[in-house]
Amino acid sequence: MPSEGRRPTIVDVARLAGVSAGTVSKVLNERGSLRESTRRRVLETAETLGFRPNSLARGLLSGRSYTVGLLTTDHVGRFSLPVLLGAEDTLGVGEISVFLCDSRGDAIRERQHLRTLLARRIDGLIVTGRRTDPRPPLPVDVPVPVVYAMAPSTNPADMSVLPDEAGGAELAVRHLLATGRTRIAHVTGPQRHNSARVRAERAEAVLAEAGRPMAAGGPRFGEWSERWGRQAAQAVLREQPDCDAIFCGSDQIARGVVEILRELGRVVPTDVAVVGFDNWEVMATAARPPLTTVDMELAALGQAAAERLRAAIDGSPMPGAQQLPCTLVLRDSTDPTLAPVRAPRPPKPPAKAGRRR
Amino acid sequence: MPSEGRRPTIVDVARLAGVSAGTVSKVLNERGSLRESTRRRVLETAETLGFRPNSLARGLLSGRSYTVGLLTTDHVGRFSLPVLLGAEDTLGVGEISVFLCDSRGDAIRERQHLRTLLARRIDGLIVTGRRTDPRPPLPVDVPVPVVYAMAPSTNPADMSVLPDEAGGAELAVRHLLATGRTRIAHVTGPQRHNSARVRAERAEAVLAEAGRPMAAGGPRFGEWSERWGRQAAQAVLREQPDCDAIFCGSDQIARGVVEILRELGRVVPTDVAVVGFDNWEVMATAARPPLTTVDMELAALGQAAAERLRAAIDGSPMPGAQQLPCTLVLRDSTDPTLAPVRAPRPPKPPAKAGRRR
DNA sequence: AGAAGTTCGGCAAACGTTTGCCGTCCCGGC
DNA sequence: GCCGGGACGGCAAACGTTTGCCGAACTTCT
Repeated sequence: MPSEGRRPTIVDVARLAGVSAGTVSKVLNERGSLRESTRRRVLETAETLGFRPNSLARGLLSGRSYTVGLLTTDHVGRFSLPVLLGAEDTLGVGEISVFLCDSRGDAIRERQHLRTLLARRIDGLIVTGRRTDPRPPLPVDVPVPVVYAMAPSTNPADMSVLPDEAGGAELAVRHLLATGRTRIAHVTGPQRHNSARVRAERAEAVLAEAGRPMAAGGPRFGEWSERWGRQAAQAVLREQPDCDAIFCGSDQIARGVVEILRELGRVVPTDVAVVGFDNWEVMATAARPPLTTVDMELAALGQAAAERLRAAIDGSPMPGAQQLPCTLVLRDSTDPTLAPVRAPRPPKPPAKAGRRR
Repeated sequence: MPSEGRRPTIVDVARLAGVSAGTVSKVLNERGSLRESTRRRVLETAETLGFRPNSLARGLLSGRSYTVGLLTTDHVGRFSLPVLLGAEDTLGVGEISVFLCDSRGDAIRERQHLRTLLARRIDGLIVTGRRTDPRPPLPVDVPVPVVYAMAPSTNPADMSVLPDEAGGAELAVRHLLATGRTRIAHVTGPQRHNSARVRAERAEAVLAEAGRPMAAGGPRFGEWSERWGRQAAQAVLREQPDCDAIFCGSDQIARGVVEILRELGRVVPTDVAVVGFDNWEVMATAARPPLTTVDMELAALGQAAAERLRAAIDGSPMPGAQQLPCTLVLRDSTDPTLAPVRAPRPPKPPAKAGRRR
């Protein structure tokens, strides 16, 4: 409900305070030298009028809008959301507002969004996707700094920020080795996904370095689903019954895996340790037992992207890609001291996994 | 990489095309009457220069910025996100850009965001939360239309859009009754949550109307977790072993419930049918069996909010609260024809796969 | 009392558009 | 040949700020 017909302008404040518009501006921006009494009078007047300087006018003059675009090319989801929020959070404290644009993977829509963002004179742009596969740079020549978060640009000169997934995989495998596991299998997502490949490669490399070939004949690629986790767990145990650890490419897969292990009477982690990936809280903590898992620190990723963008806007760009470390979150699925002290249940696998489609 | 030092302005276009700035503006906005040759020349010039009219200047003059704020008071999460995206989607097609502001439940931050949004001369505001508990209206007098989505304002005169959760519960219970269930229990979240109360009340009411008291002695309030689902399922079956359906307040709870049912050898849905709430795809489809569940149609909610906001901006506000219908998504957990044909244990049938589209 | 310096605050241009008004030119009709 | 009218397009104000410059008034010193 608009208090009156029109929002007060700086001129309204000036008139009421008996000064000129320029003076009001100086008071509000703490420029020039003003008498203390004038300053107070103007401030009070502005307050009573509820005056808010018009950012549009300000931006028009300064050439900066103090806004940035957050363009998600794929679809805002579980992975891109924390990145967005981290960025929003970091930028917000600097008085920078954020335009949210979801192109839903549609190139037309992406261009359209880009056009309007540029018309709005954004100071910078963060581009994010839900996967870490490199993406082609934006099709138009963007006259403001751009940071690619999560999904790096294929152009190495562009600024990109992404999680060090390989490092995450290494953390996981080293943890398993350190806790005495020797026959470690790996179940993960589709091989066409960069994430699946990168993590699997590093996992194998670390194992090789430790003189332990990957169990069950190498990585098993499939999908990022619980169903695949269940299916693969059975296959792994069939192929290598003495397998004592399974590193999973996602928490969903890990959940399927522990479910099957449980049904087969293998105690996690005593018999088999399991590590997930993503630290998707709701999944990882609801699993039985809760999952040790790799956290990609996506909020930190968003913050880093925002900070780099701000640096670039302020004139000191740091071109190139930057990888941020993952962390390992320890939970019961790898910690024998936390394991439920429980005998492998009496022979009653309640149900053999019905194969569902 | 800025092509040159400065972005082209309408004056640059005018000079190059040999006309005045006003003329260029008329061409671009299809005002006045211009010779066809002039029109083409101007358009070409604008194109080659890559001219984009400055929205800030335009907004300054017109008094409208063609932007709205999306203020999430609580924290952007699973529930508010689809609402945000639905709104963004709907507004985007109307050339309206969206400022994303997450106040993380901090009132200070909320006020701060509000101040900057108003300074940016947003045309309207959508306020959302992650729960459906009514919230106090915004603390400041906002001079633009406001729509509360998901979490309605306690002021009934404000515009609010929210899901008809009671209707959703009714859908679920009627479905169970229609498929022949008679001893229906209800397991849900904390009683202090509006959602839990509303759904439980309607569920009981519908059952009462059908002459079937709620099984297991009435609704069981707990938390929105799988753990609570597991715990409650055991309690329900202990109290009422012949219970033949459990309506759950969330998909997470439902997952815990089906997990326990499975372990206890009860076949879902043959012995016990289960209905969830939220249609959280990844949860509902990964459960064994996949869950029939209530969908709150959150994206539609966001769209509705956006449409109401737009109507209000255009001068025809529709005050008051509006409830949007939920839908029921059918999956195996209630549909006997889709159930794996498998008896509790004594006889062992062919493990035939239930088929889903 | 006058000079010099300081403090305070007004003036006006500038940012990039849009738009109403007006002038000019051309065409056709008488 | 003159007049009326329509087509075309320029001019300038306006939107709400910010800021450099300048003038007025006051203070202080000699």
